[in-house]
Amino acid sequence: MNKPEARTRIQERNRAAILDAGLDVFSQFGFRGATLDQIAEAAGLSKPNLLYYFPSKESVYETLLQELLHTWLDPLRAMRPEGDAVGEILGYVRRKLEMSRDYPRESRLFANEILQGAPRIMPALTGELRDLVNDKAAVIRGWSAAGRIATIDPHHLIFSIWALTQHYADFDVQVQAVLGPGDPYPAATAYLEQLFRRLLTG
Amino acid sequence: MNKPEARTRIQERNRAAILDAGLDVFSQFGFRGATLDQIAEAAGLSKPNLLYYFPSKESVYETLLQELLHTWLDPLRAMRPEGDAVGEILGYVRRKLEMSRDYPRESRLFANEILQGAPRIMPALTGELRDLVNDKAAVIRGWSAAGRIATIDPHHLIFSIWALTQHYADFDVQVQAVLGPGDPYPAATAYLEQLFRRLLTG
DNA sequence: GTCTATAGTCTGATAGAC
DNA sequence: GTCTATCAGACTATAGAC
Repeated sequence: MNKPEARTRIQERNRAAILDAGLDVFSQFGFRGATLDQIAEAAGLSKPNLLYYFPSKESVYETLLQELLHTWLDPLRAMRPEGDAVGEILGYVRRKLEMSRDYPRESRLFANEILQGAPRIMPALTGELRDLVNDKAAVIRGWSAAGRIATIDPHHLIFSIWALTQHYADFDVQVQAVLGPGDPYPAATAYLEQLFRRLLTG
Repeated sequence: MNKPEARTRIQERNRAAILDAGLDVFSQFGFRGATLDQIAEAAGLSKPNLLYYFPSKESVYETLLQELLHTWLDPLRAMRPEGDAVGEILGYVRRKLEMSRDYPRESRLFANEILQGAPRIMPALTGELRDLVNDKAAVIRGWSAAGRIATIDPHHLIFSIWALTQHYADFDVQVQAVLGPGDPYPAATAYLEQLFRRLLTG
């Protein structure tokens, strides 16, 4: 009855509070810069109590990274070869931008992990991520060859989608400093649609 | 004779070694995640000796940030209103991408500072940076109004240039994991020129 | 399950010999 | 100028009372 799959409601709530607090702190300071004190306080628990739910700082971080990977690539996976080429790519851009808007902490957690050299996520980058990207790059190359979109480098197209959409989560502070308060996403959505439409139909 | 302007050659060399090592470590781990031990070892000095040259960890970091700001905005400043509109913007993209290629650590230092909420650089963001961006945005808006480039949101155009060029420095590990070893910059240069040319002449 | 207390280590910074 | 030695505080993690 003590298996992870059979937790009480209080346990579920505390576990979720720890992960939510960990996401706050790790996404801002990275693994090394974050402290258990910060996370415990944000979760409303004592530090020993936090360590009752997770055996170590590392385990909190790795749980977050694993949950992140689970959903991070979904928008790209959803790109269908048999769909309308421009529409599929624009749809991917839109979904990715929505993820930046709705899950900015996850985007920053990922950015921090990469900036630190991806010590814990590297296997997924050279494995799952690379395979998926190469698969979708082949799809895009096929669309180009069939004349359904302009001829472009499919890998750099994917990089540019990542860069442009994640920028609004990762550099949010800078965007707000320049634009002032207010939601930048409506204008960003319109701008990115315009950008990719012209690129793909050029 | 002990003013900062009158240092011996050894002092200059050690100071430079500390700043270089600090750039290595801070750009990877951020301010909180970096330690003086790491920096001292990378600089080939003892920790007390490092603190002979800089009074604190903070002072090393702030010196780096200040030197960074000094050159970070140069490529944007160099955009001339009287030049060829498309050529000026493409030139900015090219210079910014060259900075990512030649100074990736500086790009990552900046990214880390922003991810952590820009605690030390915020005044520059809402001051110098914001003013310069608004100034250049007006130039771009003028180019659009004169029909020399397509009509686009000038602020998001600038954001997209930052995002696309800095991505190759900040997410370098991911780019290499996907593409494999080899210099990604030739293809990136060609891709970005194609992208912005189509966007601006669409 | 949650707490106080604390062990053991790391970290930024200082003292003082040479 | 550079070193060894070391301090005070912060850090991860554990022990043990309740």
